Amino acid sequence: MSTIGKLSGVSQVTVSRALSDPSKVSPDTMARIREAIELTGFVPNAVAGALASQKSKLISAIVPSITNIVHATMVKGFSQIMREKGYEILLSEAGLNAEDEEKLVAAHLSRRPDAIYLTGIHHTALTRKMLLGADIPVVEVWDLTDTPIDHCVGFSHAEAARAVAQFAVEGGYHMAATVSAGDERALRRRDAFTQEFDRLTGFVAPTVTWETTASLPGGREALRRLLDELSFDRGVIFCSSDILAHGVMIEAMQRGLDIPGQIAVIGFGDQDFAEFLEPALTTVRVDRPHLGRMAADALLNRIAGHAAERPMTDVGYRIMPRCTT
Amino acid sequence: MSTIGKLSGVSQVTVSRALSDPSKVSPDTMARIREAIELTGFVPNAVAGALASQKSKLISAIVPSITNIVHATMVKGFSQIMREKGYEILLSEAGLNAEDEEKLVAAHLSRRPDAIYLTGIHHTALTRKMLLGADIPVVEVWDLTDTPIDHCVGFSHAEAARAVAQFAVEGGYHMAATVSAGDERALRRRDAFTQEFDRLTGFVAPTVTWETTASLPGGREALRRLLDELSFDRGVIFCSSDILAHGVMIEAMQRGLDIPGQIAVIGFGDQDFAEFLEPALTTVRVDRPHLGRMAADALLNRIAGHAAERPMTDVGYRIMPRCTT
DNA sequence: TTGTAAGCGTTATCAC
DNA sequence: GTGATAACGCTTACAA
Repeated sequence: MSTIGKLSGVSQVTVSRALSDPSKVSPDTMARIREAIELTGFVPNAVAGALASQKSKLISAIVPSITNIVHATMVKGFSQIMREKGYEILLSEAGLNAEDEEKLVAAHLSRRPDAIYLTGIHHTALTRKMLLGADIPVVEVWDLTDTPIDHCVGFSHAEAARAVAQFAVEGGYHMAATVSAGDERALRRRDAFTQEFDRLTGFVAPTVTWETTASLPGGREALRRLLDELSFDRGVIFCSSDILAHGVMIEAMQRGLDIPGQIAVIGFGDQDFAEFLEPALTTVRVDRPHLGRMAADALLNRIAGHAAERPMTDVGYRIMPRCTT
Repeated sequence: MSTIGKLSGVSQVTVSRALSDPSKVSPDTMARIREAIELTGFVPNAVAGALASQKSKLISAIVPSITNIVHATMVKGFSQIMREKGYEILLSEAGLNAEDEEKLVAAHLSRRPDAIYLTGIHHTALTRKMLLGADIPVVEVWDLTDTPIDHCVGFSHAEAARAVAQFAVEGGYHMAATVSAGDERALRRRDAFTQEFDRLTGFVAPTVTWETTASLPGGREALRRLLDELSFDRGVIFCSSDILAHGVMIEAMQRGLDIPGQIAVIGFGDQDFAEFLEPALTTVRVDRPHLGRMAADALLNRIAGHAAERPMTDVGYRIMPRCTT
């Protein structure tokens, strides 16, 4: 900035002003400053700016996995809003382990983000302590709790799963099974579905649960086990994700089973492809881009100094009845 | 740090040393410093550190879309290596527009990243100029050129597509079609395939090309057009992505067409699901996590001061013959 | 409209 | 092994 100042015959501060608020500088000097910037290819140093102003215009975001479409879609909606407001996103993957998340939170906090986006509502005690100490807005997404660190945006996984059970029973199914990934939220949905289905029908749904992440072959293998080992032979299968449901469908079709005649399938997530499978997949929609945007709004509000009115935003869910049930 | 120093009876500088290199400090003071840190919940300010040391331990990454699994997977491999080495990733989406990318590059550069990861080899003149001016290592991924800004890691899209054409012809197909997304690299593959197929058989493959991003319904609609409007009725269809290929398969099956008997399908990308579709999808594999890791290695090498030996790393591709051909 | 001066919280360079 | 002191490149009063 000093160099630019010299070249345009003003002081360093004037250059700073010109860049942060052109209206504070005469059109004349502004022009000369622009020229000098053009000439030298000067790029302002945001690191120094952040240190001086105590505002980094940086948002920290921590997700379980960036290749998981569920989280990628939320972050996408989130970043779009944030970018419009001049914020950049520091993004890291924490996996499903709260201790790993803790390390990342510490690393991110050292860069003094203006706010932080966390996935889920389960964090270590130290994570909470650091966050509280950092005194910045925090949003927890994809789940709900009465006691968020600051604010949470999500929906009730248990309630959604119970609604699915009711939907299934109303659809005339007396038998059910579940196929689930091993993460805590998927398990919560699985258990809520099983309980509710049991309550309504007296039938206890068998389950195949994977430790690993959801995948197409996982879904195929799950149906094999359900059929061959757990003597499940007809009814509805509630899967913890659309991709698992898709695997179940492929395996069923390959075995010549009729969907939904013999095997009915319900997914979770309403990914892009769900509606266009053959038959179209019945699933549960959560508007993830919208959820991400709500998370951004919540943070922006808090950054602007407004206290959170409510500690949570429930974005709800919606069962999408299609052709697999 | 001054506070920690006071609490542990040393100066601020000693605290700095203790944190950056414990061996430079007596075990005794180290212990007291640790204690004080624990007590106060002190989190070092990396912004100030970056300003003083001129090293941010930040890597800038710019991708077309974070929800695009192709790029997400590469970035995942890339970040894994980078994180191990203590770097954090500043990630932004640029879409497919070089001007938007230019703005992002400027914004990222102002945060003084230690290196930058770019997608593709086409950038604006100003982007190149800024990058050169920033004097940091740059890696361009997912494509190859003899004149990278600094280093590129990718494969030849044209060569891969020609190999697919040869594979198809060797497989006995005399007729072909293409289904393609509208991005520059997909078009390059489409055209290379068409040319090579023409050269080998004299048959000019009709095409359905989408402006929009690849999707399942896009693939279904494409097959409809090929069949109903472009009087394509048998042969092999080369798709610019596995998801498009999947759409083609679903539409074909729904119409009762035999795969690969009447309609053969070749995808691109070898996504997780490709192998487990029914029938399993023939496609082209590019080892994306590996590509990302190579990109990280290249950058790390350059950061360590080594000049790039070669301007590019070709990670190659591999045709995966499965059951749709 | 512009300039001066202080300070942001570190690291780097010497000295002891 | 430890400490003073000077950067690092900005922003924010305050003054002119």
